[in-house]
Amino acid sequence: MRLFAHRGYEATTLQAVAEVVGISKQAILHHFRSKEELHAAVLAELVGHWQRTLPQLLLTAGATKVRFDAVFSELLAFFARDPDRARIVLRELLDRPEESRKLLKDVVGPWMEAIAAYIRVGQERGVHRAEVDVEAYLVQVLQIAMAGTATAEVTSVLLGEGTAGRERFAKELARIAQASLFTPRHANAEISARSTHKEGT
Amino acid sequence: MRLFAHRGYEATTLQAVAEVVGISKQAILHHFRSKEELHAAVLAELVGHWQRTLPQLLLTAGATKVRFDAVFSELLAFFARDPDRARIVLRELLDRPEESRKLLKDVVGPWMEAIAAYIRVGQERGVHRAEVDVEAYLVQVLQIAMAGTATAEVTSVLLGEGTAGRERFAKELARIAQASLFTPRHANAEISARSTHKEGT
DNA sequence: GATAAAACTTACCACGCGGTAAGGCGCGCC
DNA sequence: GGCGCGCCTTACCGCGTGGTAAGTTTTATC
Repeated sequence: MRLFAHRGYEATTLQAVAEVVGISKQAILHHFRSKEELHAAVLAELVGHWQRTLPQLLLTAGATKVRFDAVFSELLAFFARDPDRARIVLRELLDRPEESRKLLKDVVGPWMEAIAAYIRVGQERGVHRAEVDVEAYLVQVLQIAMAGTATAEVTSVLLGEGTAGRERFAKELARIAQASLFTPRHANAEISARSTHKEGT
Repeated sequence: MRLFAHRGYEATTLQAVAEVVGISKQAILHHFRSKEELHAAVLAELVGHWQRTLPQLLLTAGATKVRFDAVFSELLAFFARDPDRARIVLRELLDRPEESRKLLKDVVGPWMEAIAAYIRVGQERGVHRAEVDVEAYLVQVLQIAMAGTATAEVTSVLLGEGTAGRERFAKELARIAQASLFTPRHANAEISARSTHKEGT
């Protein structure tokens, strides 16, 4: 996974994988009938992990805003914990559009609809802005969490190296996601509630 | 460029390029000393086009909000006009982090600082939210415009095929970018000003 | 402790890749 | 009108790739 994520499928040779793992190339071909199958297994493992993690992530108890915070930061942490996840998914989207479409439709689609429904309730209650195109919003947030993490190593040249840059990235992304979702009153309440932690506006 | 963008550097063979172009593989190697040099030329062409386009894009006259709209939609259009631009840049970020850092620092950095300064003026005037981390904000917006365009073919499975999906994507991105940048009053003014075009809230 | 299956190695192969060498061809120029 | 020089082709090459075949070691099982 590390190699596929960093160099891409084509640029990753079985030989290189073997060396990293510490066995021979043919040992790999013993466990996986082909390079393609190995790649599929890596992807399946990733999707599996996701599907095991996501439910409990979404079911974390708490009030509306707290839950938003929890889910959102957990989503970001999921990618940040291992940026290769973001990289490999992004590569997959670029390299195999057709297969990705199916995967997106089948595994992301349902979850997105669930969260979308949740947001729509908030819209009716006036907590979330009425103008939000819920699905589009979710796609964007998901996408920037992913792409942002995948390219963090590079964009750090603009935002600062190490944790400092990542912190800025994460914080601003959270701010954007909130500011564009919650109605001004709620958003302000949220922001002032947060800033008391450090700055105390 | 089309091939590099779609399949990536490694997966693109000189033979394939030759067939598309309609000449022999060696004819390519006559004009470019190596595959690597061809790739560099493609990238240089892209960067050149960008640097030729960007200035006049940013100098489009108009008031604050109108200018934001113009610049923003033009940025999106730049990628949407040819999604391969977004794809190839994204691939470059993934495939060659080191080289990308330099490029980002040298060609994107200055422009970003210029726009950032502009936004900061808006912050002092109260038009733009004070909490915005300007550089981080710009990176996010740029990133999602790029990643969104690059993966539009795939995410269309969630947002709808063809122009409909792209329209939703573009509209929501614009909304997010505005809602999270402008102070609520200004944002609302902006939104209601726009909606008169079609809906008349 | 025999046996069988799983895990792995050694040896090998065809193929397609990027790249080199050398020659032909046509066009402009004095 | 020949001469040089880009432009492109044909022929060829070494190399590393993913993959196969067959043999060897390790492990589990009773």
